[in-house]
Amino acid sequence: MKIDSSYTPLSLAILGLVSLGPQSGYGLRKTFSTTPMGHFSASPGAIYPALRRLEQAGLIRGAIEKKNTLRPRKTYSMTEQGLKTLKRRLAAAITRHDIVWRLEELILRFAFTGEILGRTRSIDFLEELSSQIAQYVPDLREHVTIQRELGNVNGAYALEQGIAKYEATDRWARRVAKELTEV
Amino acid sequence: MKIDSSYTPLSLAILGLVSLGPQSGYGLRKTFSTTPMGHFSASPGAIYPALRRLEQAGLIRGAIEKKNTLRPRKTYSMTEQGLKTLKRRLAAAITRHDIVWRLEELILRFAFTGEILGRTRSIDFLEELSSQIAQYVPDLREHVTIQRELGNVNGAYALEQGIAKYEATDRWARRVAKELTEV
DNA sequence: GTCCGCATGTAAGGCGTTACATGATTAA
DNA sequence: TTAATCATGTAACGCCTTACATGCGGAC
Repeated sequence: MKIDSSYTPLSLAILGLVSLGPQSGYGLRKTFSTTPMGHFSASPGAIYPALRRLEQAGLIRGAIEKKNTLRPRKTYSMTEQGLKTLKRRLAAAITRHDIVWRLEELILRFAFTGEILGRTRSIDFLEELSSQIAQYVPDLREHVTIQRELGNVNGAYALEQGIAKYEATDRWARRVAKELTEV
Repeated sequence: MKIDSSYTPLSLAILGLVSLGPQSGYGLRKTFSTTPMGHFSASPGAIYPALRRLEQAGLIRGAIEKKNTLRPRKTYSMTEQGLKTLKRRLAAAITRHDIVWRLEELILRFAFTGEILGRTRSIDFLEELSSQIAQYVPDLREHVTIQRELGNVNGAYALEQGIAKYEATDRWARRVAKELTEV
């Protein structure tokens, strides 16, 4: 039972953007190239194939506007299955694997969770994130100790940058959760 | 004049590790899989091809230990050209592109700079990093404002996570630079 | 004498990158 | 009418991922 043929951050970003309203390939490229979301790639060689894959998987549907011209404009919109898939992906539990390897994708998930799943779910997401980070940081500290004992000064410092990053993300998550709760 | 055939973070990590002393492919895999450096991949399907590329580029040299067995052990060590290339890569100026797209590689560069280029250069590196981050953060704040005005609440918050990450890295860089200076 | 860890790889396949190709539209 | 911008793609290539294959060496 294979559901998601392509499960990359880029495909998540595209699904999220299309879910906010119909988008053309060029429109998506513009969004990616003019906002920090371009972090998940802005090149046509990535976006157009991704659109085709998502369409073949039945998650989005492309409608051709001007049939008579040689270069027809294509506008993609969400299918029911696509919305279901997006919701499932946004609501998935946060694993340690996500924390270690896919932090930026988690932030991307949060960015779309507000519109798609609502404020309450956004708050839950942030609390789960904070909790998972709290469980991971001690392990990083372990590695700092190990590297310091090995005399790897810069290596230990480099690991501390990672810790600083996670702690900052933790503080951010708590603050935002609080703000979203109070509003 | 093509010098670096492969310029990936993984190849930098391998060059750095080999520069600290001869390494076997398996030894590298162990290092990658047991330390957070594994962030730059720990799979054999990435490491062995990378070793072959680095050897073909003349940056490392593999010496076979036991010729008589069918599975000979191979130990890689640095060539002069490899050390030169590594030094050049570590000493390269930090660009905005690096800050935006390759922050983790910058941290990796710092981790090896201590052993390869020394403490003074490590401090310079951190100050350059701090300065470049300071120049980038205001641009991110711009995007936060834009997204907030568009009513994209979670999107604006998500961007703030990025800001928090960079600011934490900036504080880390200043602190470490200070500590390295005082010692 | 069998199982597990050491040790070195290969194969198939996927996604992304850079560079290139093509046509329509608008402003000077 | 020419240049820039809108708009949609393709081609070649490279690196990484997952899964698989193979053999040695010591412990039980």
